[in-house]
Amino acid sequence: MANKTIEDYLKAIYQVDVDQDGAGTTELAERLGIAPASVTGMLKKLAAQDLVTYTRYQGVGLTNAGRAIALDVLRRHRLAERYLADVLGLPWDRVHDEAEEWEHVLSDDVAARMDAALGWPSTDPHGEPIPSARGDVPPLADTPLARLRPRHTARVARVSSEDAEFLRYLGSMGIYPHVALTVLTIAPFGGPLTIEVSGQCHAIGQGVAERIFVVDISPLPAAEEPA
Amino acid sequence: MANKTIEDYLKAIYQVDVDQDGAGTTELAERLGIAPASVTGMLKKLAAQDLVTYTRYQGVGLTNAGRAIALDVLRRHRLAERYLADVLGLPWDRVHDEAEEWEHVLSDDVAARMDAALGWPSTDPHGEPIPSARGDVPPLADTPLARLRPRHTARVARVSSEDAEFLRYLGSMGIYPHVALTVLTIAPFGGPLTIEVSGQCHAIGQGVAERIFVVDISPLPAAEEPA
DNA sequence: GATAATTATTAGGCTCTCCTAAATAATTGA
DNA sequence: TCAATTATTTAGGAGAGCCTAATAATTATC
Ligand SMILES: [Mn+2]
Ligand SMILES: [Mn+2]
Ligand SMILES: [Mn+2]
Ligand SMILES: [Mn+2]
Repeated sequence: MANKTIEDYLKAIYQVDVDQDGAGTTELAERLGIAPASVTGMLKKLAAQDLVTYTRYQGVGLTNAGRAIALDVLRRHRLAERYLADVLGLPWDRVHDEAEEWEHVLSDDVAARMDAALGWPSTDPHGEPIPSARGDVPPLADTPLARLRPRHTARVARVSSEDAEFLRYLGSMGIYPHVALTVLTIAPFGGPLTIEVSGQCHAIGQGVAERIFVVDISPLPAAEEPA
Repeated sequence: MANKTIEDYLKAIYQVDVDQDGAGTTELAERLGIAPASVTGMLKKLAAQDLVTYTRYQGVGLTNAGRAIALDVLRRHRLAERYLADVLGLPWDRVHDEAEEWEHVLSDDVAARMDAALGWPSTDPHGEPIPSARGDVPPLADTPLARLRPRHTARVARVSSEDAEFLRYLGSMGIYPHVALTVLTIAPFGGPLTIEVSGQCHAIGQGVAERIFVVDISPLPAAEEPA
């Protein structure tokens, strides 16, 4: 298996070009907390090992070998998070930092045993899908809460953040995966949304609503909304 | 917390001068799989950080700070082993290698949660004592099987080895902590012992018997053995 | 389409941890 | 006691992974 540094690079590259197409040096550098110059050097090294396709000034992409490792790391990371949350009772805002280390340390066998002990979960505590041991990632079928229309009710599918404070904020409103919520109003010009979560109303910013992904479960209307 | 390299050095120093008094450069080098010259260099560094007392050609010892770290690493290692064995069902010959990595990765809180989830165990799967979070190690009250007299029955307390093949060999005879066994004969001149374990007899070498630590549970004789 | 701003790369260096080979100290034993 | 052996240290060096400062390529702006 690759070493910790390489695993973190490949995972970061994967994640950057999942949520914005194309991974730039600076973006990677920020995500990894490393100077851009250092990233350039490492990308050359990864390219030499055929884990990445890299052309100067053009950005990086994963090769199949690189993607396989990235997904494997992601799998371990999310399994570890699930494990820490479900078995050891760690709150969801603390599992990420721990898993960031565990992901480099779990053997295949241990990961498989954890998977089984958990009943082969499909997502981590934040709702992110856990890649299979074969490297399959179930396609996502969710939309940002920010795109939901007023009066629609949805179930939280996942929360796209690793920021502990942010997660605690959501937790304080009772927002977790599987929880149902209803959009009451959306202020114009990027203004806040008011939502109802388990009987309580809250106003949240657009930025927050962009990071909460939901699945609409509103009863189908008799006809489309009138135009 | 110290880094992985330093943690492994301190743990090795601790273990070397637990089971042979005084830690020599070469001994440490072997245990760590590193050239003696490299160990010398690192010892100077550890001494500069006051983790170790070191005088050229004299060997090393731990300072209180160094011992505290060593015991903490040992605690995590053994808790991890117990966890891997009890919760994930990993066989006792495979837990060591995994724990060798886990020990550097577990946070205080996670270690404490594992400890609680396991019911505050006092030993690892090999019978080695788990230091407390405060750094207390219960004193050992066991003797090598090799020192037991014929016709005495004893309970296995611990097995002092990290060698997987050796552990599997013991397992094949049913030798694990808590198991009772009886010494039948001891051949002279460092010859083999015959022992009975759960109804089965086995002949084992002196070397093997030196690594199995037991507590005598023979019924007290009416008088001392006649001289 | 020239210039300015942004983004990325190269150049040169640093720290860590390890190595081998050579030198020196300590120990052993004849 | 002195020579041989063994243990340990010093010297010199390598590779990983990171950094800052300087330079080059790309992209945006007028
Ligand atoms: Mn990581
Ligand atoms: Mn997660
Ligand atoms: Mn270790
Ligand atoms: Mn053990």
